[in-house]
Amino acid sequence: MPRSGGHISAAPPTLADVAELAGVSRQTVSNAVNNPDLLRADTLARVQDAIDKLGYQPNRAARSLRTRASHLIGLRMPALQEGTANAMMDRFVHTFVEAAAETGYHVLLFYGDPADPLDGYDELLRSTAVDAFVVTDTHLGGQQTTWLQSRRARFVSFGRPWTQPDAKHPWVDVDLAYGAEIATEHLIERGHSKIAWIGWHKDSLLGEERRSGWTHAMHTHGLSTTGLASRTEDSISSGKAAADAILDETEPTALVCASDTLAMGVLHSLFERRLRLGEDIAVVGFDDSQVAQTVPPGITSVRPPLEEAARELVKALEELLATPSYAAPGVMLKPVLTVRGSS
Amino acid sequence: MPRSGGHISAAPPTLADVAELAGVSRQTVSNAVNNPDLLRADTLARVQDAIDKLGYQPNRAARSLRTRASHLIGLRMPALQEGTANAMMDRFVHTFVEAAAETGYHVLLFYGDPADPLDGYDELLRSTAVDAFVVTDTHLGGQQTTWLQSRRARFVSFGRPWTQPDAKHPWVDVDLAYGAEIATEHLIERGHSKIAWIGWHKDSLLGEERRSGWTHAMHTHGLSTTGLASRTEDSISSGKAAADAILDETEPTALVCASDTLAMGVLHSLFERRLRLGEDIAVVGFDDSQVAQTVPPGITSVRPPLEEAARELVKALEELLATPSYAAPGVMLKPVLTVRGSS
DNA sequence: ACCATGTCTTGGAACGATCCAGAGTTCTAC
DNA sequence: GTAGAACTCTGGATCGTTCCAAGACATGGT
Repeated sequence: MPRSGGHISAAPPTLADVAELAGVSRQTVSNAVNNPDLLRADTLARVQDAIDKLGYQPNRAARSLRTRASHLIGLRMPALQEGTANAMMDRFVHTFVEAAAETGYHVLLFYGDPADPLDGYDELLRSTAVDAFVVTDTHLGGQQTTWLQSRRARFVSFGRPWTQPDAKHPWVDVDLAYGAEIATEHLIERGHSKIAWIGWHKDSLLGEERRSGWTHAMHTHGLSTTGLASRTEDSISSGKAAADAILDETEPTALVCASDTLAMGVLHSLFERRLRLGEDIAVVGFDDSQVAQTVPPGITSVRPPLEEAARELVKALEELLATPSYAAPGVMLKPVLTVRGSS
Repeated sequence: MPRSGGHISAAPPTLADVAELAGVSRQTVSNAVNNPDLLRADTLARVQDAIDKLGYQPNRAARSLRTRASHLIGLRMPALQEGTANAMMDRFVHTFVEAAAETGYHVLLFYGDPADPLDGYDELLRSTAVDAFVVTDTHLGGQQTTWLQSRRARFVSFGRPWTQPDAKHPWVDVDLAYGAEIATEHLIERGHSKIAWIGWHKDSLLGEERRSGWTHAMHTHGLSTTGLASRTEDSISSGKAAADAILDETEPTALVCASDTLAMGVLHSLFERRLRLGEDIAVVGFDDSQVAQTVPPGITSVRPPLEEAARELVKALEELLATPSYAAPGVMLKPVLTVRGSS
């Protein structure tokens, strides 16, 4: 039995329905949608009318089956970290979804076991559910990118290929060594000279990167870094412990922290010592999290340009999907310093 | 030309490839995947072997085309609010993606113009891209749900149908009047009697709801609420202004805030007055945001059970998709109070 | 009038899965 | 030993779209 009506029935209208209403063939309707220039103006108008009248929209599954493109980008849900100030990834997801929408792509969020960095990718890849992936935690090692490459999957990464300098996939990253540098110079300008660093362990690539910015700024201005650096875990309690130790020993007048989480740890230490943030001591954090934005009197923080990063990634994705052999140069973006009451 | 190899070629293997390798028909392979009990044990084993050998995974587009089910749940990206402590939706997205994954559903994140609450839904609906939606901001009015209902779309909502008490779609919400009540009672237990309320404007349904919990707790314990309530916008600056006013006028010893954002506004006021949070004055917030978790000495906050909410929603979705006429009763969950240094 | 040229349109095949109806096989019971 | 049921398995049709190759039509030059 042929489909009845189309605009009356509950089932969505199909190409054939539109074709019938407009008095043309299916292919002509398809052309009206995908290659309008192939049609004569009056035919196009007639078909367009029928499309509007029926509220026709191509069926995604059918189109996807034929063209082998889903117009979906896979993004693995970053692990949620309670008790920290790390929300950069959430902001990134937001801006990325928005940027992707502008070019007709939607984002497929999927979940993967946090213990296994590869979990979840395989299924989507094999079922051809997504056209490409966005990989985020490249600083944890090249496992994901290496594996994806071996499976010939298309992907871009937010984060440089730390451990594989010759990787060929497009990537976008933020120069956070530079971020630490401008943070430190901002404090120097404000008259500080004993500026401490509270960062992560030596084996953290991200941590060493950021630290180098602080070191560089200090040395450039002829300031000593001796006894002013400490390295610890990325948690509030260890940030507090590190601040306690360094405040007792070296008495710095300002602190640069590798993350807003560590900065919050410092705040806990100050709270206990009844020191006033921004008056008795200056603090600068990283990531410009909601916490940095809202804590009184506001924490000066290095803000990564996530909107720009998202746009660059989408641009790279488009190129990559258009020309499979596309090898983009990596893009390094510069963060800006958002100055608030803490400095 | 027939597909060559399958396990050698770059193209993913198909049902036919598996069938050929296992020496059975396509349908048998399909049954092995979807209805294993229909097969004889030895046949199943043979097919399973072939599937493993080829790394076969059903093509999502093809399956979706035939079964009219995409196994995707649409979720419109909640608007990002900078400069506030509102990150509940991010936590919700996290837990929802995780809960959905357990039942084989993935989440399709899409973007919609913040000015138009309906933007984005239509396209996905018409192209049959998703099986159902999760709607989140029901307190902004019933526009979305009414429209979806009129289009016969399947959906569940996180948030009760505020303006349509007779709505029939499944929903899950958190009883935040109760939240305000336990927050207030917690402060009463701690010995406070002059407990102020800093909330939202009268036309905010959510705001009045929460306020009623405070009023109820106060009256139950024979405490007066006169001059202790203020209503304002959900922003840090208005929270600060409200706190300034009420601290000057009524001198309460504790404050209950309708959101963590307002609580942060209060903190700004305290900071200026050099009052110590948790010692000179107690503050309780709402949502248990990262900010509440990390600010020294920690803000006591009403924590919505988002994990449970996500699970309930996924359960409702499953029922809804299994039986289209399914009309679930709404589910109201109780929040818990996370006690920290601020009280 | 004829054919070459280009534009516009057409019906059939294909993408890879599931649904359906029926064929082949095995098992049970009389 | 055979009918009948129960269990396995098969081939063809189908979902809605795009690709393909070729047909229909108008236009212009000889």
